[in-house]
Amino acid sequence: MSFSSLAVDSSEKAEPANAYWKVAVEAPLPTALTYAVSAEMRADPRLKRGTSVCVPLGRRTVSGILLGPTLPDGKFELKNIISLDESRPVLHESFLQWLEWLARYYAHPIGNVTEMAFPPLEKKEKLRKSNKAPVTPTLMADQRPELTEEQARVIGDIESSSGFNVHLVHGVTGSGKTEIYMRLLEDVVKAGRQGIVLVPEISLTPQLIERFARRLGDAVAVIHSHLTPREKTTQWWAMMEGKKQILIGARSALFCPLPNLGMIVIDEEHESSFKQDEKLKYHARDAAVMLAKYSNCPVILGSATPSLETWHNAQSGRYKLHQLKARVADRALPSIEVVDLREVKDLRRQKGESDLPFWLTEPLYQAITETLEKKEQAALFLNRRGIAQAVVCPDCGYVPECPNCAVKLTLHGRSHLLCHYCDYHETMTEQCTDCPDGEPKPIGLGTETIEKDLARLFPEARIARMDRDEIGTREDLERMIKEVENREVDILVGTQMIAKGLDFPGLTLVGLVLADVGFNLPDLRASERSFQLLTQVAGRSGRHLNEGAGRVLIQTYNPDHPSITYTVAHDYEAYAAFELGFREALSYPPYWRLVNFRVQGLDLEKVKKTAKQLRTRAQTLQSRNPAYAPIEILGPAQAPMAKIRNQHRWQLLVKGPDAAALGAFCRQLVENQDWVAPAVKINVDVDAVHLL
DNA sequence: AGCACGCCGACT
DNA sequence: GTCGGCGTGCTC
Repeated sequence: MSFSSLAVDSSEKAEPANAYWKVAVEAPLPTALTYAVSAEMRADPRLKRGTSVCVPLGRRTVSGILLGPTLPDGKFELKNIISLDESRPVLHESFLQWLEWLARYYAHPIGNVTEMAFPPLEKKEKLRKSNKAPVTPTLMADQRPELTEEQARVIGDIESSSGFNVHLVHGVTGSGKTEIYMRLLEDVVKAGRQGIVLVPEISLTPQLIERFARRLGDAVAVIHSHLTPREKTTQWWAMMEGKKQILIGARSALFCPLPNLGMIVIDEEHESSFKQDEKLKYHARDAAVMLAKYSNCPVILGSATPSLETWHNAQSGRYKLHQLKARVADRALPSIEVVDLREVKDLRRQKGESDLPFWLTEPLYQAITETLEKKEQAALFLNRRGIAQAVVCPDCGYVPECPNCAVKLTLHGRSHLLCHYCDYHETMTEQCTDCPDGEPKPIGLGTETIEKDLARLFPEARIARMDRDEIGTREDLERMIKEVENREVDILVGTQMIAKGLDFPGLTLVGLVLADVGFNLPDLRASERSFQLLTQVAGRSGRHLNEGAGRVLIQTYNPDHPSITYTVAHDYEAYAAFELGFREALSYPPYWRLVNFRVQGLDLEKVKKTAKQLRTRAQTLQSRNPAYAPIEILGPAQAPMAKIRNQHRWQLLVKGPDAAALGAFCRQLVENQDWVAPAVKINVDVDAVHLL
C-alpha cells in the first residue's frame, strides 16, 4: 500500500498529500506526534518514511523519525519540521516495521524505541590512533576443522531452506554448535550479506570473539557494554558501510539497522539475560525472531538446554529442530556424581569434626587431590545468588539492611557493606548497632572463603578466583583466561555465571559447592534455571579429553530434585517433558503468556490504592469484551522486592492463553492513565521473566 | 527525557 | 527579602 493514498481527498481544500507527517520523537511520549511540512520540504524526495528529522518539542529541538503522512486532528496547533537530518542513515521499511512492532508489543514509547537504532555519538571521519587493544583482534586465519557427520547434516538442513525460518540447534555441551554458526556465517558473507550473532553479555568473552575473528578474519565487528561510546559508534558504522559483515554482540546489536541482513544467530538462547529489565523490556530472542521475519532471513537458536518456550515451539513444528547428540571427536559426556550433604552431615556427627571446611565434603576433596596429582585442572563453582555474603549479629540476630530498599546489605572485602540496588554503603561496625555486646559476623559462603580454605588444604596449588569483584575490566578477564588456558592455574574458583561458555582444555573436574541455591526461589522458572545452570556448568568438564570422561561432583541437600536427577542422566528432553507438564497444568508459559504490571511510588498508601484500582479497572475491561474472558488477573500483591530506592512496589500479574488478546487487553488497560495519582508510576512488563 | 512553573526552607 | 530545592505537568 502506498502511504500517499491515505491523504487523497476530493474536497476542494485538499492539502497536498504530504503536508503533515507523523514523527516518532525522542521523548517518552505514548504516541508519535504530528508535524507540518513546509511547501519547499514537501518537494524534497528525501521526505519519506524512515528519514531522520529535527523537530521542535516544547522549547527545544529534538530528533525524530518520519513514520508516514497523516492529517491534522485539529486539537493542536502544529509546528513545522525544522529540517531533514542527513547525518543518520534512512531506516529501511522492514526494519522500521520491526521497531513499530517492538513499541507496540512491549508497550514502550515509539520515539524511545526508534532512538535505539542509532549509535551514541556522531560519526567521526578522522579517527585518532589509540593505544588500547583493538576491539576486534587481528589474528592468523584458523584451519577449518573437519565437520562431524551430525554437524554437516545440520548445516545442510538449514541451508536447504530459504527465507524466514527459525532453526533450533539443540546440541549437548561440546557438540560443536559454534562451528555450525561459523560455517553458516561464512556462507552468509560469501553471498554478500551480513549477519548478527547475539550472545549473553556474560559470555561475550575475548575467548569467543577471538574464535570468530580467527575464522572470519576482518569481517567481524563487536558491540558490547564494555566499549566506550566512540568504540561502539565506530563498530556500528563499520557494519553500516559494509566494511564488516558479521556483528557479534549482546542484545543491543539487534538494533543496528543493517540493510542486507542475511542471518541472525542467538547463542545460548535460553539465557534469561536476553530479557531486558528496564526501559524497553524486550526479549532479544523473541525480538530477533520478529526481525528475521520482517527481514525474511533465517534465525538460528542454539543451546544445550533450550528454554521451554523454544522447546515447545520446536515440538509443535513452528521452529525446525536440529539435534547434535554426540560431542565432537566422540568425546564422552562427563560423569556426574551427586554428594548428598544430608548423609555427610550425619557421618560427620558420628565421626566427630572433620578437619575439612564445612563446605567441602570428603568425595570432592578426594577428587580435587586426584585431579591435581594428574596435573589436570579443577574448577569449583558457587551459585552466588541467595548466598551473597550477608552479616549477622550472633547475639541478637540483627542483619543490617539498606535504609532505602527492602534488602539486606552484602559484605564486600573486609568491612564494606553495600546495597545492590542503590548506592547506599556503610562500614561494618565491630559492635552490633542493635544490642549491647554482639559482634556482627559474615554468614554464608563467598568465593573468597573457598579460595582461602583451598590455599590452606592445597598449599602447592595455584589458585585463581573469578567473580565480579575480581574481574574489573576486559583486560583483567582476558589475562585470567589466558592464565587458565596456559595451565598457570590449577584450581579455578568462581561464580557459575562467570564460568558459562568458557572452554578450558585442561579442565577435567568441576565441583558444584552447593547446587540447592535457586531451587526454591518463588519464581516459576526456578527449576528450569537450576537445570540449565547445572547442565551448563557440568558441561565445562572434560571437553577435550580424547579418552575417559571429565568428572563433575554436585554437592546438594536435595539429590532427588528433578533439576539434579535429569542433569545426572544427561536427559534434557525428559526434563523438558516433565517441566512442561507442570507449566501446562498451572497455565504458565509457554502455554499461557504473562504480563506484569508494577505500580511504584514513594507513598505506600497511594501505591496500594493505585494497584487495587488497576485490578478493578482490569476486571471492568474484561467484563466488556468476551475475547478477554479467559484472562486471569492475579493480585495485586506486594512485589518480591517491596521497596527499591525508597520506591514502594506492588504488582498485578495478568495471564492469558492468547498473546494477541492479552496484548490488546494490556494496551487498553494502560492507555488512559488520567486516574493514576501523580507520583505513582505503572510499569508494564510483557512476557516478564524476572519476577523476582 | 528536558524544561518551566510553582511553592517552601536557609542565606550570599 | 531572593536563591534554589524538587514535585508536577507538558511537549504536536
